[in-house]
Amino acid sequence: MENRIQRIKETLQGAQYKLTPQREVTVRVLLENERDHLSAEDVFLKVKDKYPEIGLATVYRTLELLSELKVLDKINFGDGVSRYDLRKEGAEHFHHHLVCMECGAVEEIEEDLLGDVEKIVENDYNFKVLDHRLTFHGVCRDCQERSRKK
Amino acid sequence: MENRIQRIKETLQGAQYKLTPQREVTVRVLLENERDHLSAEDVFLKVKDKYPEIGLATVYRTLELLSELKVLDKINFGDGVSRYDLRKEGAEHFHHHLVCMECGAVEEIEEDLLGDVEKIVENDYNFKVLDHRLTFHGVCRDCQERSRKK
DNA sequence: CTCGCTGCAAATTATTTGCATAGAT
DNA sequence: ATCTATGCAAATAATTTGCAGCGAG
Repeated sequence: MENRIQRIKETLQGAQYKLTPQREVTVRVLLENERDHLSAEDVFLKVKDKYPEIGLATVYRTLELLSELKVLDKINFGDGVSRYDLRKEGAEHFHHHLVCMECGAVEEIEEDLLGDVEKIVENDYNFKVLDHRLTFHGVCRDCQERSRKK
Repeated sequence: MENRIQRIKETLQGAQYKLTPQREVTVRVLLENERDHLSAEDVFLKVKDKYPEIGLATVYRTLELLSELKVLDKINFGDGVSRYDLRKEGAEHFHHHLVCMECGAVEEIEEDLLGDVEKIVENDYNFKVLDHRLTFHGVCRDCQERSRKK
């Protein structure tokens, strides 16, 4: 945990930004909720517990900044809000998501499944791939079992 | 063109909805701009040329309705707006996109490249895949050539 | 002292909703 | 007549911005 914060601090400083207390608390909340895909509002509420004076705009500005620095990915599952997802250390690519259409749960896939597909895109379409976003919509294990029981 | 409208009319009627003049004009605009990924506002402005009395809310409602009926897919490229994309006739899945990070161009890939990947997700993650969204971010052919010339 | 960073409030943007009316069957 | 669909305006929701003050170097 501390070393990841340290790494993020260095990323900020490398781009002439400071790790202010507000930014640090925000980063801690993101690290502590790494598996959830928090919206700006979600982050704000959690940050507020630890640092009540913070303003929503600061959280937005921090999330925006961290996205630019590729510490976070800003994602959008189609409900009206942006969500923020920490990149894994050293992850070249964005990870994939499985969104359950029944219960709304979001699972992550770390494994990079797109190696072959990217080659096809690069060769057949002459498109230089720098990143990708892949989301599957369907029914998660739990909901499949639940409907089997009925 | 006319036959696609006819097909969409049947889809609407199959779900107890009518193809009103407003809806028809909206569908025509979508068909005429099939390659472009229009926002609701974009659609509204184009529809207004042909049917000036229409209200923005009607366009939103029509787009929403057509999305529910799977005639359209609502997509989000990360700028703040939703965009709408006609499904190809009989396409089981959403098509893929190549978004150029330099010029912003969006290219489509019809080919379904994810067959194998879906099998892995279904087997290894016990997730029943119903649809997917895949977007590659990178540099399109034109921008690659442009930077080569510099 | 300077300058980036913050909090607050106001502004902006996208989208949705309430409601009275028009239109089709 | 009934009931859906529409246009308009107002409401809501998410995000951004202007600005005065704070705080570290």
